[in-house]
Parts: sequence; C-alpha cells; structure tokens
Amino acid sequence: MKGKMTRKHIVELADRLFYQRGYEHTSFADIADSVQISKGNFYYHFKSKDEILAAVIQLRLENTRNMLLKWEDEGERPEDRIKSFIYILIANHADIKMYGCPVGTLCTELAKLNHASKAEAKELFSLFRTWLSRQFALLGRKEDADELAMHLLARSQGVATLVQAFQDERFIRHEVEQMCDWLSCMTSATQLTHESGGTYERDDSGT
Amino acid sequence: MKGKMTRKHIVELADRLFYQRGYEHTSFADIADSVQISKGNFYYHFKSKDEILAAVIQLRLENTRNMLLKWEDEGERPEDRIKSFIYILIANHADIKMYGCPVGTLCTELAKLNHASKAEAKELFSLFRTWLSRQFALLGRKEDADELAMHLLARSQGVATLVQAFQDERFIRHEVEQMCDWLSCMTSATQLTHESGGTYERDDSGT
DNA sequence: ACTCTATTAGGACGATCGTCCAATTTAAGA
DNA sequence: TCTTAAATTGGACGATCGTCCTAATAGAGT
Repeated sequence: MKGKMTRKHIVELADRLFYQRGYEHTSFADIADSVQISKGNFYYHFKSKDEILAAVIQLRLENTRNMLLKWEDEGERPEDRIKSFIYILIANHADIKMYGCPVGTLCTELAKLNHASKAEAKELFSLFRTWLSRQFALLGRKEDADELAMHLLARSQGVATLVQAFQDERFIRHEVEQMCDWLSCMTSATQLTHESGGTYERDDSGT
Repeated sequence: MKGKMTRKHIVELADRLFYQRGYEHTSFADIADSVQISKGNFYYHFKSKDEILAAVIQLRLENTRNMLLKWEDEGERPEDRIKSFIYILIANHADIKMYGCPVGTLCTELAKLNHASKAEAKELFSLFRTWLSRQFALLGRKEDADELAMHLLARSQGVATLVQAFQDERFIRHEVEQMCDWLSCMTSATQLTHESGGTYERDDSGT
C-alpha cells in the first residue's frame, strides 16, 4: 500500500529529472536524493534504470492522452482544439526555454543512445499526430489531414528548439501568432490547396 | 609535425561520434578506438574531454562558414542561396534520419548538461541566422529579415526532429516543397505582410 | 501480542568513466 | 651520428556509474 506511493513519487521525480537533465545524465543517486529514499529501495520497485524510463514514458503517455481528451471537451470546434495545441508553447514557455520540448528532446536522446524504449517515446509524438490529424479531418481536410498534423508538429518542435537555444520568449509569441494565422486561413478558405494527397508512411511497427 | 595530423584526426572522428552518439554517450575509449591511437596519446593533444568538444565546435563553425560562403558564390540571387539552405535537409537526409540535425541536437544536449561550451554551440545557429537574415534583407525584406530567418531555421529544425522520430524521408521532401513555395510567394509578392517589425532580442552575451 | 509479508536502508560489487603519469619510441636538427 | 624534443604507449588512479544483496524495519491481519 505504502509502496505504491513511493513508486509513484519515484516516477514523478524521475520524469522531471529526465526532462531537465536528460535521461543519461540523470543518475540513480540524483533520483534517490530527489525522492529522499535510499538507493537500495529503488530496486525494490524497479529492476533497472531502463524500467524507470519505461514507467516515466507510460506516465507521460497517460498524461498526454488525458490532456488531449480535455482539449476535446473544452473546445467544441476543431480549430479551437488545434489552438489548444498551439498554445502549449505559451503555457509551457518557461520550461521550454530552459529544457526544450519534453517529447522532442527525449526522442532525440533515446535515438542517439539507440535505447530500447525509443519506440515507446515515439508513441508520444504519434498521440499528437493522430489527434491533430483527426481535428484537421473534422475541418474538412480529410485528404491531407496527416500532412497538416505533421506540419504543425514540426513547427512547434522547431520553435521549442530555437527558443531553448536563443533564450528568447518573444520568438514563441510571434510564431504562435503565425501558426494561428495559418490555421485561420485554412478555416476561412474552403480547401484551397489540395496538393499531392496521401498520408506519410506510418512506421508503427517498432524497431 | 606528425602530431598535428593526429590532432586533426581526433577532432574529425570525435565530431562524427559526438553527432552520432551524442557528446556524453561518447567515451574516450570510443574515440581512441576510432582514431586507433592509445588512450594516453589523447591527453598529449587535449587536456580534457571538454577541450575536444571545444575543438569540434570550432571545426563545425569553420565548416559552416565555408559552406555559407560557397552558397553565396554559387547562387547569384538571394532566393537561390536560401534554397541552398533549405536543400541541406535533402542533401543530408540519410544522416538526419538517423541522427537528427547536428546543430540542434548538440545545442539541446549541451543545454541539458549545462555545459560550458553551450554558448559556442549556439553560435552555430547564429551563423545560419545572420546569413539567412542577410539574404532576406537582400530580398527587400529588411524590416522582418531576422524574423524570417528564425522562422525558416525553426521549420528545418522541426522537420529534422520529426524525420528522426518517424523515420520517414518523404516528409522531408514534402516540407521542403512547402518551404520553397513559401519562399516563392515572398519573392513574387512585393512585401505583402509587414507585420509588427523589429528584431528578436539577440542574446549574444553568453551565459 | 504475534506472525508474516511488504517495504526500506545501507553498503559491497565489478565495470567504466575521465584523468594523469612514467617510460618508450619516433623523428628532426646539428 | 648523436642529441633532443615531439609524439606515443599502456597502465594506474580515484570517482561514479548501475546493479545487487542482506539485514533491519514497518504494518496489516490473525
């Protein structure tokens, strides 16, 4: 009973530390210090560091799913929901400025480490991709919904990277404005540019 | 005499390894194995691992400057030069798919490590930013040249991140097309949207 | 009060990290 | 050819890493 709570604490604190310092650069001692438990206690709850990472990713997946559901409840119109996505850049501007995007930086790191959990981390991106794609489809852009989702995902990733590098929050606001303009153009004009349609290959087979 | 060559080899191989595996995840043993020298020889040329990183960044800065100069020679019109920038996504698609953008991933990692050389790494971004800004100014967009440069930089960063995550090269081509379209619209229309002008704060003071 | 399981503490372990050094080899100049 | 500095070697070092193990403690159910 008590154990489940400390397990939860471990995952939450590890989540934060992995985000702030990166996975590899976060040691067991760091997490143990944060949670204020002995290093040995740890291995009662998790057999390895990889297992903690897996639990952290599962937590993030759950939180992300809840967030997306909340956005769907809060916003009636698809364009409002998409704006909810765009505005996370502003809502989390302080963290992004210091640590970048939690999803992007994790995926990048795990890819370089060739870590076993990189596929699960990618799933975080997939959640946003699928959700955004559905919203664009509801906007009447069924043909290129996936392209639009990827496009928006890429732009927010790029903004997060540059904000962290240049430490400039004004850039966020400016780019968010442009993304909203881009979204507005889409909703007013009834499907202007239906370029070469189709969907990008979705390699969800895992590697 | 001979020593300068091995020093060069060390920097070149370290450059590649830092890109592929990340700075922290690359050990001395890894570099020594690649260069095929003894681990001790290393410290004749560099006093620490940080010093190797500094040398690697200097090498990248030099290579980047040369590349930008080459682009300026090859392309007469500014729009052609900007296209040279956009097309690095295609030229380096294989590496980007596996390891992401060399500049973005390095800056992100050094920021999380809070490494002393993060300011120098940021300078890599600044080179592109300044160069692109100058090209946009030549296009007659003096007012918002810096915003446009940052915008394009962000978009290619985002593309690189997602390509690495999703392992999909078709996404590169599609986004490159869109960036070129965006550029064409800019050159044909004579300054359509001159929004709130100015330049983002350039924090080049270093931290 | 007692038992038994769940939980925690703290240290030992081998491996690997970045760093450093003494000894040796190489190569260039006189 | 001899001298001397440049270059290279291979191993020792302390620290830290992730992992594991045993003993101590806590708490719920009888």
